[in-house]
Amino acid sequence: MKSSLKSILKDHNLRITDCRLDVIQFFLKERNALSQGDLENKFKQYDRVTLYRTLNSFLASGILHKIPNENGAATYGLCHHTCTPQRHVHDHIHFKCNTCGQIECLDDTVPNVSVPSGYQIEGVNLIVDGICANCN
Amino acid sequence: MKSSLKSILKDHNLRITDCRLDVIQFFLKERNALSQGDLENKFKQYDRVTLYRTLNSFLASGILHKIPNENGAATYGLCHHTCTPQRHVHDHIHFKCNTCGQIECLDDTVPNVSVPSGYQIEGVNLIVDGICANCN
DNA sequence: AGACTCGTGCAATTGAGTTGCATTATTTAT
DNA sequence: ATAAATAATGCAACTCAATTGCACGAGTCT
Repeated sequence: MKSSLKSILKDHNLRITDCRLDVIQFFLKERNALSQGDLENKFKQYDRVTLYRTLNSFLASGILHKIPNENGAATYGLCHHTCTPQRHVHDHIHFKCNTCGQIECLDDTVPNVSVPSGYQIEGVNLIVDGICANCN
Repeated sequence: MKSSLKSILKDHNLRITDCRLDVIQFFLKERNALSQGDLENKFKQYDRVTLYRTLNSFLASGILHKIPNENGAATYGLCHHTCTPQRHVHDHIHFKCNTCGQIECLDDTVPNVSVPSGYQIEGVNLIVDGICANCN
């Protein structure tokens, strides 16, 4: 269990530290997207800045992706597929519940998108809001 | 021209003030989404807080919509269709250019989205990033 | 015109995001 | 196993967007 966490870090050329192991494990355990504030509440033993930099290093190495939102703190979700610093593939749908506020990464993939000629697509983010299965 | 601006405000039960007229006109003139900072730069004569509350009142009355983004200041776009405080219909695509940073509201509509059973959709936001027609 | 309601400006606060630097821990090579 | 190299951590401090309270001024209704 712990060793699989470590291999995630090793595979992404990141040093193995307590903070990083705890954060990855927390993301694996939770189904929902998490904000830096969530991590601060969960892990009082780590400094805000350490968690901030942990999230950033996970973003850069493609372990996490950042989910666009309208207000409040940024939220992060585990990448379902293999992401590299060069290429992020986020073809799953983000669902934001208007009741409980949680943001989930659904397994459903985003449909094909067409943009006018002259526009070149590099990434697509689909955020659906409504009522989640728990609150319904 | 000016009277059509006023009717927009009247239709949404908002009082007619210089600041609101200027802001609406600016949004109508610009094709891109705008941030509060953009308005502050354009309209030095109005206080930051006034512009902040102007944006908020426009949001509440359905004149503008807020565009989810990953970082930086929130951006706002004119609602293409008739939006009310109760129901916002944002079925157009937002395109964020990774070169110039501008966010546009495209006319293209978002494709149908499917979510797992138990989930109820209230709104959909599709943000595509890449290179815009100007930068391509 | 007068009363009422709402918008505005100023001052101040919060909170997320970010950086520099000294210290500590992890890794690599000996 | 240990030392050198390199990276992570904690602390302090800072920036900036977002937000609130309050007094004042402008818009609206009869």
